[in-house]
Amino acid sequence: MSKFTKPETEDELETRVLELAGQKLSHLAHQIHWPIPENLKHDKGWIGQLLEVHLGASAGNLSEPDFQKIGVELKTIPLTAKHKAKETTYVCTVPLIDNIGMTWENSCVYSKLSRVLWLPIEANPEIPVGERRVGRGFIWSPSTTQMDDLRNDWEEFMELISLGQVETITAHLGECLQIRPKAANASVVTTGIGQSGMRKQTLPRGFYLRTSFTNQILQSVFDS
DNA sequence: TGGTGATCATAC
DNA sequence: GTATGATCACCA
Repeated sequence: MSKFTKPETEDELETRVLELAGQKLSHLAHQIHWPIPENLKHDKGWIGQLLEVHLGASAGNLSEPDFQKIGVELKTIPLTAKHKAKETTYVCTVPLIDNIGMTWENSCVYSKLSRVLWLPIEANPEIPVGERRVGRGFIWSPSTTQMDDLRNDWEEFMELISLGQVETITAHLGECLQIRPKAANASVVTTGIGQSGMRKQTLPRGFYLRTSFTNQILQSVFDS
């Protein structure tokens, strides 16, 4: 099996992930002749895309799992100096219309999170991007409790959205999930449901996982 | 200083 | 605009 090709099994994927553990991003970038940005201000997806190439994830912007054949989604987790999740994790865009009859089991949040390869990466801003190291990744599925928590948040959000309350939702809502803007800038609009029940142009939003939730996942794997 | 709201690059 | 990949930047 050559590097950069699609893994055929979860075991093969895990083997490759372990080989990446401890490696510097500069090493991985040089192998595929990628320049290393000074900072990620203008290259926010750089690390994620670098790891996608190295693990043989499907390229492009297809709305399918990164590893289609084995149904696994790749998510990098930026870590602080204390090895805690530094940022929330984007899951998917929030459906603002045509969500009558939509259920948790057929939602995009459920399908994206059903099987995830978490890959922790050093993200302390004091460390130059190229010097940052890859952590030990692992494949995960939500526990029964985590699945219940996610579903509760999702159902609460979807009710508000279908009732035309999208614009009252802030990132403070939700125990493990939250809704925040997801757009190029604040002038981008998409169609949603207004307070009167009619269609209304509004800011596109996305579902994100709170850092407390991803930290809980990390702890269950690495701690005590 | 951490979380929320805003933003960046790129393909189509 | 939507989808992929996320981190930035500011304010409480």
